[in-house]
Amino acid sequence: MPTWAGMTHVKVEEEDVDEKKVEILDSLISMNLTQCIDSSSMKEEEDFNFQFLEQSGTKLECDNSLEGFHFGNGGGVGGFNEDTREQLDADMDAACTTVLDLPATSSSMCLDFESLDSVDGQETNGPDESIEIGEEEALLLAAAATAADESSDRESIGPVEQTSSSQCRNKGSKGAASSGRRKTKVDWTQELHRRFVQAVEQLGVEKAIPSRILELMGVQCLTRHNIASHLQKYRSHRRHMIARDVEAASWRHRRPLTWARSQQEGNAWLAPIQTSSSFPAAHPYASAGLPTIQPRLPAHGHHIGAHLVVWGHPTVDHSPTHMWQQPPVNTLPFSQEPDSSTYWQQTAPACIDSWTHPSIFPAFPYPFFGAPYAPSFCASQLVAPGITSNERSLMDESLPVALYQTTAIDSDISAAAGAAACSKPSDFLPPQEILDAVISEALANPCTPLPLGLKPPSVAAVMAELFRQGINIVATSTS
DNA sequence: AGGCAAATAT
DNA sequence: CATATTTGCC
Repeated sequence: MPTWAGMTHVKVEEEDVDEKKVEILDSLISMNLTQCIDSSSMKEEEDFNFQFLEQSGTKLECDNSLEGFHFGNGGGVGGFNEDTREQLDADMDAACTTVLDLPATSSSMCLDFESLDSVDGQETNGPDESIEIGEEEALLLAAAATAADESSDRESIGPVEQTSSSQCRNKGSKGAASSGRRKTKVDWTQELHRRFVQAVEQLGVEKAIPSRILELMGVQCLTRHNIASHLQKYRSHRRHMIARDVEAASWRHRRPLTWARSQQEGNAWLAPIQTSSSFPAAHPYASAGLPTIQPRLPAHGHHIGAHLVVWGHPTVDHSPTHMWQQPPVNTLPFSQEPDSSTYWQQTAPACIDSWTHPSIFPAFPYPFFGAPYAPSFCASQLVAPGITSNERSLMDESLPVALYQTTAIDSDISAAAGAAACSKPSDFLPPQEILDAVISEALANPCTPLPLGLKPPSVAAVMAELFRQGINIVATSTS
């Protein structure tokens, strides 16, 4: 049995640092790495320095001395079993609270895959790799250690104390000194999320259920609940995005002239991505926030908007941006690197924030951009630099239309209407899946108010139109 | 179990 | 205050 007595030796001078230690230790436990860690060699590292690279590129230094810390000496073949680990967690919690007076975080039980990313570039994923986890996680350790060595060598130009105290903040659960024993939040790192998405896609978005996902992910530190929760959010987000896609596509369809022009003239701000493969992979996000129907369909045939890449499409998204975030458009003249502080930068305000340049667009004149899911195409258009006045008038002319569709996006009526409103119905018929998604999305948020006093068309009118086009709305009355 | 929504933490 | 994650309920 591993002993946690060593924990009592952890100094508490810098809480942040110590919290990080606890976190690291916890990670190690959760990694079932008993066979990978030589406890004796570990002990020799009296002043082990963990440094983690944060997404921002800043580094987390944990001036560390994990004295007398033992990793399970033969805790069993292949690591701890579930029970043992829980016991360990409990012990650890106890140690933290009673001795160290640290929050009883059995914190971040998840691997910090982010640090792993730097080493394990090409990563082999698959359903059958549950065995590899051990190695992979061993790599994490190595990565942590290596990063520590390297960056302490090359980056410690400035005073070290500076960094260690000021930057060593984690999502520290400070005051919450383990009262209710509420589970510590899972940190859905890029890598974790990537695996999640991969698993989901493997199963098929519709069929993906937590237990299976968990299985495929092969990450032991997660529970079904964790997955379920994340899945819930994933689905919700996906619906939003699909709704946006439909929305934008329908709008695009209304103003083909504008689109055509802008594309001809190479205006990245307006450049649409066509539904099929017509858009060069060179700028997969060149829609400048203009969402699109997935140009290349995944093998599983899910018609997901390309922006769902944001959600970490495993085969595409290698960007450092956070997973929920709209990736930066490299073709944009003024695009800013979005700060990776939050997952959800998808909605309009943030979209504007990260896609436009403050000096050019000091105050955006249209308040409706605060509306949920207000499509960024409006922003792109209205503020697009280098756009001709001719074009602008065209756009202005189209604004009311866009406006309506924009603000009403949350209602099933408007979403469906958006799809139905295409001038040439035969040109744009979203796949049933998308329609379904849009509808269910809308049903989920039926009462979003419409800014600017705009009203949606009557249900009857929309239904009539849909019916005329042969689109059957399956009545999924939830009441 | 799975899905959803309320509760809660950050 | 908004978002992310956990918890609890059906």
